Amino acid sequence: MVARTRREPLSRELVLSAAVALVDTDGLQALTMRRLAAELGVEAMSLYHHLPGKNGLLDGLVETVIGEIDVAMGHLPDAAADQDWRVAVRQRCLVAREVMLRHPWAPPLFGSRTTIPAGVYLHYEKILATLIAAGFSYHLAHRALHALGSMALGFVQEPFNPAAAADGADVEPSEAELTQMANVLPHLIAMVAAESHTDGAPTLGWCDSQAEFEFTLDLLLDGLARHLG
Amino acid sequence: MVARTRREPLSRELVLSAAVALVDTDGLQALTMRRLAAELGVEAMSLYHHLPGKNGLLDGLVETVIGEIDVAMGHLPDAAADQDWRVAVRQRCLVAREVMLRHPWAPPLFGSRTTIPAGVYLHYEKILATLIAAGFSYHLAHRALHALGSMALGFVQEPFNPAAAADGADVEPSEAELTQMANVLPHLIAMVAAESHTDGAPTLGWCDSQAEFEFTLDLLLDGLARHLG
DNA sequence: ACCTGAACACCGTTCAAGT
DNA sequence: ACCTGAACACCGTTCAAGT
Repeated sequence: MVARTRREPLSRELVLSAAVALVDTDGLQALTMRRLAAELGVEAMSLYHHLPGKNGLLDGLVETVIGEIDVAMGHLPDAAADQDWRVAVRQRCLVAREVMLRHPWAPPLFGSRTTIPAGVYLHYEKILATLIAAGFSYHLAHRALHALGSMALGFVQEPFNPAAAADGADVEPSEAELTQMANVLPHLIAMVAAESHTDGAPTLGWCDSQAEFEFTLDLLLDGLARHLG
Repeated sequence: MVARTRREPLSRELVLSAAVALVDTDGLQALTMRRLAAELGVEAMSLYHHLPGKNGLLDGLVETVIGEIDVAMGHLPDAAADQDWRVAVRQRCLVAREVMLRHPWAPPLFGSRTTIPAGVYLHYEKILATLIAAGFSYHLAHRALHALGSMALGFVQEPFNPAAAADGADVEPSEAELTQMANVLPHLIAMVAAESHTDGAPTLGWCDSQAEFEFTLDLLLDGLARHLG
């Protein structure tokens, strides 16, 4: 809206925060390379020096919103390590919800993207770490992550869209990326390892998403039955 | 893909089923008025005689997919009225999931639409009818609908997007539509009436969605705690 | 290194015109 | 009633050119 002062040069962060502001006020369909550039007092083509096209811009939007969750968590009193797991997980889900209420366009956008930004994995890693520390087995923790999925991000990851095969982009992380991920996502990597060579044949990727779905469904039905009677 | 025989004229149903087929095979971004018309052996402008533009086409897609749930339910052994509510609700959610797995593009599309097609209300009406018949209060049934939300449709209705104010389109159903809805959605109407004039001030529309969110979250955390202990 | 203007191949949609 | 062609105002993205 306000013309930029054109003092400092553009940067990825500057473009992304302008994009978030634009979408917050005018909706996703208003996000146009030309419109965003105009908002920044620049020509549309300039954006390509900081972002790899419209798709990269959308990926950046998702990344930015996910990042806000951890920013908001950091502002909280303090995540004492001796906290009850329920309190910790509950708090993180409520914070995530607050962020999504600020950006109601985000959950549907997440669902339509084919790549999953690193921030999503980090978010789940933190929940998982809490559960494991509280004595959850990897198996139960895995089911817990699926069950909490829509509460933790405001959208349902399943049906996990392994599309984009036509784009030539590999959905699978590379070997190098995997070893690098092990450092920052230790629990997630350990859980995948623990859950991978068990009995049943997984259907999509390494999870048996039908079983996860039914587990969550029964969790809810059990809870409702208890409230009923 | 196959050129139509151009015997029978186009119709809304014909256009919609071609659109679903197109999106199933080539993805949502391949759905173009021009492309869809070509698929039907016709010019793009012809589609406007059967659908009110691209937005109407997307609404029709949502409507069609939701409709598949009831079609699939009809093919089931038989929904005997003396069934356990858990079995009945579980069955409907599993059928809905099957439909969404056939159309993985649908849940993100639902989330991005601003209008809610009638089929969605009908779907919830049927779940609600089952719960009320099983002795649920309107209050508990209301919470159950929110809790089952993402299981029943594969996406999260919340944060309920009351946008489209800029479009001039009214999100609220008209008075005439409301009285007509009472005939086909009796339980839903009764529930709204029962829940509307209770204590707390509702935040979005008539539900206190923060309370609903926390109820669902606690249902899941309670269930997980039980599995842990 | 960063930004630009013109151009290309697309969109959704209008409108007057055909049958 | 149903379909069409040309046109309009947009898209994202390329490319060679500027500084």
